[in-house]
Formats: sequence, C-alpha cells, structure tokens
Amino acid sequence: MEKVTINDIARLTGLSKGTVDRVLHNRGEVSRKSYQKVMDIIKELGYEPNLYASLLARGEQRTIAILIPFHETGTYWDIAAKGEAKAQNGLKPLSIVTRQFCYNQYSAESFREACASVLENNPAGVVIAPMFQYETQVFCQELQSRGIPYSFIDTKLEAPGYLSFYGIPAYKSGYLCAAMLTSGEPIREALIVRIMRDKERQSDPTVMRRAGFMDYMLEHSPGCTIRSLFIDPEDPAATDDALDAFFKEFPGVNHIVVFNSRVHLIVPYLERHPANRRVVGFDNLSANLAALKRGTVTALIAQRPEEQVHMAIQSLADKIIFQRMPERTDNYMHMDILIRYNAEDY
Amino acid sequence: MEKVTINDIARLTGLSKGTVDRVLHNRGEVSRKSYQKVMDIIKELGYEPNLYASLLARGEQRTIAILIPFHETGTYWDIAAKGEAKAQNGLKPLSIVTRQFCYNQYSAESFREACASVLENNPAGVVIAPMFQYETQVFCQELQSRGIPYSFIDTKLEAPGYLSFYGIPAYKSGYLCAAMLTSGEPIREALIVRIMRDKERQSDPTVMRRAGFMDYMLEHSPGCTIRSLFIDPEDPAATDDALDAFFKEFPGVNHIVVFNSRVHLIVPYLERHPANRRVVGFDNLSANLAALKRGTVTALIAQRPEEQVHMAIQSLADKIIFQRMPERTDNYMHMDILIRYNAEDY
DNA sequence: CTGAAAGCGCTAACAA
DNA sequence: TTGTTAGCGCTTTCAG
Repeated sequence: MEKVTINDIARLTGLSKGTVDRVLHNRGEVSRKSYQKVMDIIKELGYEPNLYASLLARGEQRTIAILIPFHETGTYWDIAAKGEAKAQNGLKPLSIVTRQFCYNQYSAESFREACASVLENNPAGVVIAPMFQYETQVFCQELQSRGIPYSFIDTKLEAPGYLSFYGIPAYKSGYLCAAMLTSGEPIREALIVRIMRDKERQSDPTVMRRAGFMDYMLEHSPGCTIRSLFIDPEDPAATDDALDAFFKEFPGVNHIVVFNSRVHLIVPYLERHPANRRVVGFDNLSANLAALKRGTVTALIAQRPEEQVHMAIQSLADKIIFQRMPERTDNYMHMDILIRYNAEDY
Repeated sequence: MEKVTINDIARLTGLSKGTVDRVLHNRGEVSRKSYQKVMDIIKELGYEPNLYASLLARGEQRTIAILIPFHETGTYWDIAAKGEAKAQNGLKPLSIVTRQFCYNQYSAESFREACASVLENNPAGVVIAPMFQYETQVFCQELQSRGIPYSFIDTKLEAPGYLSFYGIPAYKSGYLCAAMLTSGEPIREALIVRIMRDKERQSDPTVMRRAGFMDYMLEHSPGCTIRSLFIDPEDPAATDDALDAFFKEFPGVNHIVVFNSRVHLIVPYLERHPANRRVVGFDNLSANLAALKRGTVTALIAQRPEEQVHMAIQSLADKIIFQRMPERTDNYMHMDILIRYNAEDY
C-alpha cells in the first residue's frame, strides 16, 4: 500500500493535477462529473494529502491571536501567557505564529480596542480570555462571520460556535475549596477576602466559586458564620488596616479563603500576626507558592493556566491546519490541590 | 528581512546548492575554505532551514519505539500507553510514528527479547520504562553506540547519555503519602499492603517510596507501629483471607497505605468490612478513582503517566527532527493529590 | 471548466 | 571537492 498522491488521482481519473486540486479544496469551477470521479477515487484509495508539500507550496504563515488581560510578571495571566511559549514548539513546524493582544481587565473600552486590533491583523484563529460578556459576544459574532475559529480559556461564555473551551468548573472549584478549608469538620466562622474592583467586571468567575463554597458550607457546616472583607490590591497599608480592624472585631475567625489568585496580598499581615489558621486560595503564583511552603497558606487550588492556553492554541492549530475538530468542545480541567508537600515540583 | 534560503547562500558564497547542503549536514567532502564561507554567511544572515522542504525532499518516516510492560486495560501501564496516542497528533505532521514493544515486567528474559526486537526495527528514538537495572544498561549502551537517542519514564537509571527523564520523585512521593495518611496528626499504627512478586524485580520504585514514608513517620509520628502485609494480585480470595487474618490480630489499625497502583485490590475487602479508616494509594486507575469517589479510599497520589510518555516522545521527536535538546534532562513532575472532590474531572 | 507548467526549498545521485 | 539536475507532492497562475 504505497501512499497515493495527487498525481495518482490525476492519472486514474484522467484529469489533471490542477482539477484534482480544485475539488480537493472546493475551489469550484469543476464539473459535477469530474468532481464525482475525483471523490470516488479518493475514497477508494484513501488519499491523504502530504502536509509538507502543501505547506511548502503555499509558503505562508498564519497567526493565532491571544486575547488576555495585561499582566505583570508573577501574576495569574503572566503564568497563562507562558502557555504560548509552550505551544510555539509544536507550531513552528506548522508555520503558525502566535501573538498576544492585551487589554485592561477593568475596562470594557480597552477590551474593545484590543478586539479591533486583533481583527486588523486578520488572524487565522483567536484564543479569548473573556471578562466582558456583551463585548465578547459582539466580537465573537464578528469572528464567526469572518470564518475565524476561536476558543475560550478560563471562563466560558455563551457565544455562537466557539471551537473549544479550557478551564476549571467554577462552581465545583468553590465546593472543593470549602472542603479544603474545613478539612471535613464543621467550623463556626469563616472569612472571605475579596478584591474591591472585581465587582466592576461583568463576568467575575469568583461569583460561581462563592456559590459552590456556600453550598458546601450549607451542607457540611451549617450554622457557620461567613463574613466578607474587601481589600484594595493597590494599597497594602489599607489592606493591613482592614485586616487589623476585622480581627480586632472577630478574633475567633481562623478560617480564611480567597477566591482568586490574590491570597498572597494578605500573607504579609498574616505572617506578622501568627496564629493557628487554615487559609485557602487559588492559583500557583510564585508568591502564593512561597506562602504555601512557609505554611502561611494551607492549601491552594491551581488550574494550570499555561495548559489552558496551550491546549486552546493547539486546538485552533489543529483546526486551521488539519481541519480537525477538538475531541470535546468543553474541556473541564483538573483542579490541582497544592499543599506544602507537593508544591515543590509544581 | 525576507527569509533566506539555501539558494541565497549558494549565490552569496559563489558555491552551489549541493555544496551548501553538504556543509549544512556535515556530510564532509567539502574544503575548509568553502565550509568557512558557508558558515559565515549562514551566521550573518541567520539562515534557518525550511523544515517542510527538507522533509518533503527526504520523504522518509522515522519511528519511535516505546518499551513498556505488557498492560491490560485499566492498569497503570495502560494509562501510560494512552500518552502515545496523545503524542501522535503532534507527530503525524512530522512523519514520525510510534510503536509499542511490551515486556513482562517480572521477566528479565522477556525484557531482553523486547530490546532485541526494538533494535531490529532500527528506531529513530526509544522511550524506556526500565524495570531491570543491568539489562537496561546493556541496552542503553547499545543504543548509545548506534547513536539512537532514548529517554526514561517512571524510573530513572544511571545510563550513559539518556536524553531525558520524566517521572515523579520517588522518595518525596512516599513522604507526601505519609502526610496524606496522617493528615498531620501523629498516629499509633499503620499498615502497608505490598504485592508479593514485586520483590523479585530489580528496580522496584516502591522501595524509595517506602523510605520517604518511613522518614516522614519518624519525624512526624514517632512511635507509630508500622506493619506489612503481602498479597497476591492474582488471588482475590487469598487476599481477603490475609486481610481478614490481619485485622483479627490487629483490630486497631485504621490507617492503610499501598505504594503502588494496586490499592484497588483491597477495596472489596474494605467495603465488606466498613470502618472509619484512612486509606491512601497511588495512581489514577479507574478502579482506584471509583473507590475514591465511594469514599473507601481517602486519597490518591497520581502522576499522569500519559503525560510522562507524551513528553518523553515529544522530547525525542524534537531531538530527531530539530536537533533540539530538551530544556531539562531530568523532569520531575507534579504529584497530583486526588480526593473525592477533585476526582471527577481528572 | 480544464490542462500545462512553473515553482516552493531542499535532498541526493551523478558527473565532472 | 564541486556543480548540475531531477525530483518530493502540492499550489497557483495563465492559457485555452
């Protein structure tokens, strides 16, 4: 069973390479008869195009756009961005390049601009980390109409025909978080630390996490008093004051949870006021991992954001080059539990 | 900055494509002078060969051999083998194929035969899951002398110039295991369930795990009495009897650990004799996960064996096609902690 | 609607 | 030691 080429098909059908190529790519301008002849032979011989030859002859370079929030080093989205580099390996030989387009995660306006910029570059595919429901849907509409495939990471939105989604189940992650915080035993009081500006975003993933958390508590630790405290990520001093005031008022609280990647913000305070606490947060920022290793943070729920963007890129590349659909559209990824004894090789 | 081709180089150096190709591939038969000229221009222009053109012209297919134990569905090595499929995606466009060569993990003779069979097929690279120290080293020697790159998964051996290793740190995994078993509090008694024939193998990964486990117990739970029980994986009835006898004699033991993937073997007994226990095992076999979800098993330490073979294959492919060395030779991978609340999307 | 032909960038056999 | 040449399998004009 030698591999069949376009020449074989041309010969067998009595047509020319050119015509065969036209039916192969639905380029039209082919009579029904020729079309059928070619299709029949293809099916019969199980023809598979040679990718190398095709790409060599084509000789162009496609680009996949990555649309994510601006990120300073060490932050969640910085880790996510690392997935781009990972993906490069597999992409280079396919002559696909990636390019980041960043937006301010607190400004819909900025997001819109980034979208426009993406479109200008006429990408072959787009990875989106959506924060603004409406703006995202408008953008996806446009991509859809241009026939550009796109995938979501982190948060899934209802949008027409997204290619794939990679992220963790938000509700369940909150549920798990509660299980880690309580270690299975009912508790009497707990504190949720929240970030001030997060409320402004239209699609805050922590909403679902809180819901999952609350449900677990209702089921396994009824009667627990849960309080919230808002802190300003830009203002460490104010954060300290807020925590100080809180613990003056409620000294008995020793279970603390933060539903986003910012648990590290309260670590300095906690370390200056040591106590026997359980503290649970999310995501493997280096600051979080350090606090975990020091014992200040009890557990972290991590989600490998690099993997998410890596896989999203990969699914787009597969679609673009091979016309292959991902095995699953929605890919809920594993929630990693990190404690001090398995944090080292993470 | 247009992309420079072999023709540009030929033109610039006043030599021919043929000669340029020869220096590009160290094929010899080139004068020092020509060699230098070409190298200089290459450096200057930053020439990068076009992979597609190269592979198209070459037109051959390389194969990577995977040398692992025989595996029935649902077992550890069966999961590992899934990594092969995952790798295929990225490999197909590189015209690399993979092929499994399996051996009986309790027979050195069988391993030797598998090695011979691998060599007959003249692979471009080999992934090895080593169980027999001496035989493996002999084999690696041979690969080395033939210039065939190879990588280890699961267990690392001292062998000359292996390309890469992917696995979890064995000692630390035992340490972590102990932390999960005791959940931080000292305990009085514990049981280690072991598999009979494992002692026969020359490189039993559970040895290091036990060492890590013991050290943790010494440090955090001194005075704990640790007992061992051997069971026969082929004989469920005998396993039951053994467990029965054990718990008749030591009814107070309610902390149980199994250092390999076979914790599922004791699950039927445990479920017929319910009690409040902590049971910790390794690896995400579906039987183990099921027991975890039912609550019979408290925690599982998993290591994504598919990832390990996937990455090992990938590192070999990179080496074979791109001449690229892996970023790190030894890759210690994360140990996943599985409990009932994060087992579902695993 | 179809065929012919000129590449894409590189390899490898053959001459010189 | 070097140059020439014929492809590898596919794409893409351009005539017809």
